[in-house]
Amino acid sequence: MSNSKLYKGSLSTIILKLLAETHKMYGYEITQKVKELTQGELTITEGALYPALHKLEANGFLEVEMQRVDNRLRKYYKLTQAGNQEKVSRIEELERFIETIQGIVNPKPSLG
Amino acid sequence: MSNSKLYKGSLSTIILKLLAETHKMYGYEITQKVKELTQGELTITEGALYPALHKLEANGFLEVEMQRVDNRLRKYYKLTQAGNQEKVSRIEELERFIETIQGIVNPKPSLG
DNA sequence: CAAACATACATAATTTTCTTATGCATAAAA
DNA sequence: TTTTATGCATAAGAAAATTATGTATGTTTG
Repeated sequence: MSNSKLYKGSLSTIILKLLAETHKMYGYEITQKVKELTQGELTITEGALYPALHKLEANGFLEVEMQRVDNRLRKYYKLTQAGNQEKVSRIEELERFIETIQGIVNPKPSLG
Repeated sequence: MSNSKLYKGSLSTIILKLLAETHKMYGYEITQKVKELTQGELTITEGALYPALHKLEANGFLEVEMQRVDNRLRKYYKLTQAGNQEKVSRIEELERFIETIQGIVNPKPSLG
């Protein structure tokens, strides 16, 4: 992840979310999808992406299926059941974080 | 920062924001304020806080004033002018991040 | 009165998650 | 033929946390 800038920890949540929607994606496709969805705001670097995918797989959240397309190799990933559960809790966590930090950065004036 | 969980990179933004509101705070006070504002959701650990304060100070964003209260030493921090500017751009960055990631996690269904 | 908890600072070792740089390979475009 | 795009991968290093300590004073509590 790069460029716009911060907040390490969100990449694997993004991956899980995209895979929950699209069922099956390969690495390069994920980078392009994120660029598209964010209008170039977020650029997933390969050095961040591939280790993240490998870790999610090692944790049993993703499973892999190789496919050769136009004489190029693709590694398709999809969510396991555990991965789907993980996605749910990661998204909740992210939304809780956003609420929490907005409570600091945009505090609602107290009632009264 | 701990507990609820993630998103490294937001701590110094939080510090800058709190100091912009309260003008002058010491470390322990910041941890308590964050606990209070987030109803315990966010706990700033000392191992994260003090290095972050030192770095902000080294970068010229904070200035320090020591004070002895009840025979205990406090290090009060306040924003410099550069720190106030930095606060503005960090907050903008944070809000851009939140919009960006919500575009992924809560995509608006395309029109039509 | 002793132990626990709260206040107040600090740092060191380690871990997690990135960036940056590099490498390999195929294919299309300039 | 060099650059760009597609597609994977890893290694070195940096940044920002966690976890574990350490020091010191003051208050509460069993």
